[in-house]
Amino acid sequence: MRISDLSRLSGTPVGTIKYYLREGLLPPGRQLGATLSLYGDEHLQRLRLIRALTARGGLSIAATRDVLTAMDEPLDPLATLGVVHYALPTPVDAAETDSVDEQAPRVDELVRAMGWEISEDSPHRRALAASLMDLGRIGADYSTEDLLPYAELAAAAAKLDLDRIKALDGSEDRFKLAEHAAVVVLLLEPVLAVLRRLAQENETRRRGAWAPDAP
Amino acid sequence: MRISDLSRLSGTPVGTIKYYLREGLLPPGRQLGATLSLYGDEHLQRLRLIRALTARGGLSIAATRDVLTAMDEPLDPLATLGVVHYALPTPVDAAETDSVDEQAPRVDELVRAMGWEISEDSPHRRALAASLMDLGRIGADYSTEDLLPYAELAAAAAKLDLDRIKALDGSEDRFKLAEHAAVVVLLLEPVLAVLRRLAQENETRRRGAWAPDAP
DNA sequence: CCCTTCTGGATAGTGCCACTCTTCAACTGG
DNA sequence: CCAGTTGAAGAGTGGCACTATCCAGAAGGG
Repeated sequence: MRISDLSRLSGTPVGTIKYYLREGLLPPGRQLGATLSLYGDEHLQRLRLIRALTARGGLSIAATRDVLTAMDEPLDPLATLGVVHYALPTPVDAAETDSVDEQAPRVDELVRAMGWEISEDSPHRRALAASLMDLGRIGADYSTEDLLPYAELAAAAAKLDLDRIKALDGSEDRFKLAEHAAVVVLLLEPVLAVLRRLAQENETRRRGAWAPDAP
Repeated sequence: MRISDLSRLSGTPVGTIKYYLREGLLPPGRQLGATLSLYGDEHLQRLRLIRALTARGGLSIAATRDVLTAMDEPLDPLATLGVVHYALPTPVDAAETDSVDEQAPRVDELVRAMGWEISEDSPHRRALAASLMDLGRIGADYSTEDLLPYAELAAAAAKLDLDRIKALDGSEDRFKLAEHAAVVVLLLEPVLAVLRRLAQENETRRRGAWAPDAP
């Protein structure tokens, strides 16, 4: 199919597709002449993934490119998961590095209490430290004991995630698998967030207070 | 304290504080003259909350204002939770309203299966429908049975959330409580996301594959 | 008293990002 | 033959979150 078909089928403007091509998010089509390139289903698929990652997942174009590049490495899906993790943006302001580092012992303590094996320089350590610092600053401290039950839930979720990836293993081609691994990390996140909000609404109703209508 | 002290103690540039004042995120100080206003600890506290919500929670200035306004309503903390929920941005492109609505039955099914009481026009319904639509489009369908275990985890998390809010009830003043309610919804979200990623890293290592170093 | 510094208020400008538009020559399909 | 499409490249746009500048009126130290 040509670029106009790609545009029609995906609902993405032609200009935007050209932009993604220029930015290297979308691989070029099979060029048949100076003014004709043909694209396949994989381009359509990739385009939909890009839209989902940016619009729903909230990733920047640069982060999306990193993730897609990681996905295209011919690794097994679990390794792809790792690469995707490291490609994720975890914005920690350089100015507050010091105060973030002060929280490192608390992260260590939690990781140890959970018996987790986490790389010493995992970006998630710093991300967690940054969030804990924020909470402390506004006077909403969470102790390790407070966090442990949440960590248990996270561990259960991670087991579900990996079981899902494993269940798909072998049944499909490598790229679809890598894609699923990335999807499980990135696109399931907003799903879990909204499930938690729904559960909060339900739980609040059940406990007898809620403001049903927004102003 | 004066604006310069506020700036020094919070690490926020004076210009930015003025901007927040203009935008109504921060209430004005006690004005003692044409060129002198004094601010209190509550301003410092509020300022830190604004920074946490925007920098870590990823809220826009407008969304932050909505949340802060909701917090300032003299409601009980659970009701505040509701107002905060409705003030949250759940960006669903107007162009794709139709295809999102197609997912509504699946959301209904999940809500029913969980036995949740959710308002018919809760914004979270649409948010979940949008995410499910995205997943379907890229060929990563999640059935209700796939989602149920995640919903159970979300329910458990919500119970922890509300227990926390309840535990603080009565012990502090109303504004601090409302603040905690909002914090529990918004600032714990990135914490849970990163806990899940840590758990994924651990689980992946445990199962024998990981790419330890990013390129 | 003078002179630097700070204040609130207002307006304009900046940098970044994700597109979006324009232009162009080459080519396609009818 | 010719309206329409294409790739390539560069410029332009709009939104957002600041950031800078300017101003007149204090404030405070020397």
